[in-house]
Amino acid sequence: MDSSPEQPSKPNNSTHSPPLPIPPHQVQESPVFSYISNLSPIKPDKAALGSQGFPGINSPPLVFRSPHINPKSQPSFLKRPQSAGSSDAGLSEQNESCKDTLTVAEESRVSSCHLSSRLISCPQKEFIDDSKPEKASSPPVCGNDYLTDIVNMDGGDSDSSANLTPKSSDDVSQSQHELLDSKESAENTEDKDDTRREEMKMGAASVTLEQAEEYNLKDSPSDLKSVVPDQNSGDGNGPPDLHPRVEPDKSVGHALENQSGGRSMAENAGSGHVFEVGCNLLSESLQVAQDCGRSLENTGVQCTESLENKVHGHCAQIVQHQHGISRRCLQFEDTQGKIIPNSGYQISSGSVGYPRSPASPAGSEVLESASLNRPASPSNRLLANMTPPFFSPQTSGNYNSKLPKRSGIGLHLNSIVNSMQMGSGAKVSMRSAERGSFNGLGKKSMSITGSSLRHNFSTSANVEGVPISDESRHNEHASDAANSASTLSPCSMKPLYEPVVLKPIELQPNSSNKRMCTSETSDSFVDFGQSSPKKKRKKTLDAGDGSGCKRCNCKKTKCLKLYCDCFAAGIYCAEPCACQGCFNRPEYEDTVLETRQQIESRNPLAFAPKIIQHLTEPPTNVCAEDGSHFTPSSARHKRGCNCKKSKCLKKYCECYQANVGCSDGCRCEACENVYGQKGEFGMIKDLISKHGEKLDSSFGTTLESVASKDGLLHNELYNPHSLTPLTPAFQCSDHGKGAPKAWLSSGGYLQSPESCLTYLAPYGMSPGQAGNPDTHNMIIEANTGIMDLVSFGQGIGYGNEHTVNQLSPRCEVPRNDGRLAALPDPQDWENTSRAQTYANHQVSSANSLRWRRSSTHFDGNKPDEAADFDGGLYSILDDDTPEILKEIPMPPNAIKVSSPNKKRVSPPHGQGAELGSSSSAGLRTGRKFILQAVPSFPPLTPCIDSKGATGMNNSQKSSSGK
DNA sequence: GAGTTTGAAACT
DNA sequence: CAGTTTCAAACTC
Repeated sequence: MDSSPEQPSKPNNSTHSPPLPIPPHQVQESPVFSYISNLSPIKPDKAALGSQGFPGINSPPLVFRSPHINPKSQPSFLKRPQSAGSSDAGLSEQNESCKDTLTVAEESRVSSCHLSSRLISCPQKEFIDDSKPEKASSPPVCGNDYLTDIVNMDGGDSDSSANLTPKSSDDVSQSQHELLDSKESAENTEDKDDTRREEMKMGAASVTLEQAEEYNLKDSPSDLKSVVPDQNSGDGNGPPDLHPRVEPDKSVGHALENQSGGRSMAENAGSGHVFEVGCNLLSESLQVAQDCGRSLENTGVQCTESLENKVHGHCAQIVQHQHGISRRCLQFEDTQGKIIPNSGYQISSGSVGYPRSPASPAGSEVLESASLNRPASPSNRLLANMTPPFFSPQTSGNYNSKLPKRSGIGLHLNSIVNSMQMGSGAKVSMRSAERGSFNGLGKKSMSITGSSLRHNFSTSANVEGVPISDESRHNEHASDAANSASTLSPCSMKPLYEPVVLKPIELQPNSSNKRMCTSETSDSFVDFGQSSPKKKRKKTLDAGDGSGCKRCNCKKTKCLKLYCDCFAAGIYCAEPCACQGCFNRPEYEDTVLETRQQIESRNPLAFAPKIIQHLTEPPTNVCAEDGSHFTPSSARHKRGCNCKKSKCLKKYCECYQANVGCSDGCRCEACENVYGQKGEFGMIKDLISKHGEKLDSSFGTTLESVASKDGLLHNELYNPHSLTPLTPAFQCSDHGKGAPKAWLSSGGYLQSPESCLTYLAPYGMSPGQAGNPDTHNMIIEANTGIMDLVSFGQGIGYGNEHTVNQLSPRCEVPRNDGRLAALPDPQDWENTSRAQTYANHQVSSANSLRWRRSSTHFDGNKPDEAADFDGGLYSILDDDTPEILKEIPMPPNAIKVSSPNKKRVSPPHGQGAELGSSSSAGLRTGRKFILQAVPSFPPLTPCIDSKGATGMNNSQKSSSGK
């Protein structure tokens, strides 16, 4: 509490401060985008932005970090509850930020009108409304307004930009931003309207594919449904609250969508952005998308409307799917009905899912309604914050895909992981993840049922995750998937920080989880901070049960310290929580944000995922599991534990809790960690390092192959692989079986082989869980499904490798896809790598990006984290955020990190080091690239190339694209 | 359900 | 950076 009060003032700052708008731009501008954009006529810029924005998330980190994101996401989140207040200063800023994000995203969309209606939704409303009631004229309008504005801008720009090189896009984006700014400055609705109109015109003219796509999308029944519902929900249902919140997300989502949608199609196919590619998306969809993309590209992007329409129809769907995937949650929701069904996967937006789906649609509806009703309800908060955007605007869902996940990425992961653990068996709840969401967001938010997961996946974004919940809710309503939705307890998860929300695509039906969630959510209203201890226990118990929802029981910290799992996960406390005097609610977003910032300022990695995986190992781990175990040999806790009495055999031990082995960084005594003792890890690393090169090369090849297949991924692959880790996801899915594949695929996340490490969710599942084959399987299976998850790391925990992969938004879909989407942006990759994300999750990617940007995190911190592990990539996930930033520097070597004794963290920073050291070139390059990428973003090529990554990129792009 | 233990987080 | 205190979860009864 105390802190809270203090912090409160900061929130605004936090939102602003963290977000460094610029960085995103940079990112957008990054060569990658340009490169992509080049490939595809469509503009890339936004995507980047979007990604950035979304990420939030993730996860928690997102929130903190990424200023960019924050602005967007945070605002959305924060604002909602407090909206008016918080926004004061922020409104304009938020608006801007939102606009920016929106613009970017929207640009691609051009068709803004349509989209706008979709997207728009609330978030904008909040901002806009506040400033401008006028637009409000039509609720959708708000969204439209933005959209239109943005869109128009974008549209025109995009179109032109599309034709133009990426640079143009950048310019355009800038111009757009300027326009937006100007508009914003003017804010006068009139001006905006005018501009919008103009833009609209422009857009109409230019609209071309994007619009067509959008339209198609809308039109597209199944896919559209998801979308539409969202819209509906947004418009109709859309609880204003949600919408507003959502808007930000939307922006992100839009961006994503736009990207995906507009150019996206082409890009997706080509660039492979496809963020989400929706792993879930069916391969078919992918193919279609590719085809579309090809066609588009061939046509020069400007396809005749007819073509576009057709293409769009497919592409759009695909895109949506992809987005959904990437977004996971969000789109998924939409997709849930669609994709998932098709694919047979059910994806929940990850943790996100919770929110969404209660057990049944009805449930979802309930949730939604509840959320809606509740203005500030916790569930809403997280979700709302995160989700709304996504949801409401249906598109959001689609869009979301990108962002979200990200998010997740971050904080969430932890929570998520926890949740997962809790869910031990099948279910996993991602609080943290969600917490991302997030990003991050809510730990609790996501829950996945194992069994169901397998088939159905719930992914959370990260951070993404949490937000999703709301969206998911909406989506769910719309879609039905509710049932599917895994779970989500709405409750939990709201990633505070993260903007992004992933919608779980599907939720599984675990009714139980969902139910719990729902019930919880309902409760949450009342309880929110009030909850009695009993409940808490229930939570924990439940969580343990698999309900997935975790609850905190904070009594003195007001849920504003890391002691609070929810807070740590970047999630708002929900009903299930038995916390007292809880400030970790949407109502107190400002406070929460401030607090987070403070904490981050102290320890940038505070919200980063705690567990990292070694890429190299993953396979093994995976294999091990066969599902069953995950223990990722490679996975390790960043900081390491400090157990003295528990011998690392109890949950007191974070490592054990996360189902990961202890590493050199651990200061534990008498370590008997079943997942691996200190020494082992080092050995493993060594082995890895030894074989790393080979792996890397293999990876590259494999990746390429994959990419070629998938087409998508690429980005991720390319990327920095390394870094990106998060990205997504992929996952391999195979579970273990294909470990290698998974690996590779996952590699996206994981990254470069070199990197070896991937992030794991902070906590994972309980050992049992980890061990649980189920979970594993789930994950794996999920792969097919996709998961967003966590992006971030958080989520999953251990086990994670898979989980990680799964988490990764992009992921997945089937591993096959691999594609995922995601990564379109190299940046994202990076982002993802870390995180998420997330807050969060590819979702991370987006989130991660944000985070990274968020200066705080990265600065310094990451490196440390990275360092922790040796070489690993670890950081990637965690840091998602920071990494980028940090990465820049990338120290070439960093070797290990963890200080052995050390208490806490402080990794020397190793990321760079790790990279350098460990992996060898690959990683190094990767990161470097990343770094480079960030700034400029040349095509991926550099780094990965060595491995062929670049080639991959291109090829992939080409393949996907054409 | 209450109380104890444990180790992370926070504080100095 | 190290030591101590605070906190909440995990665990035990």
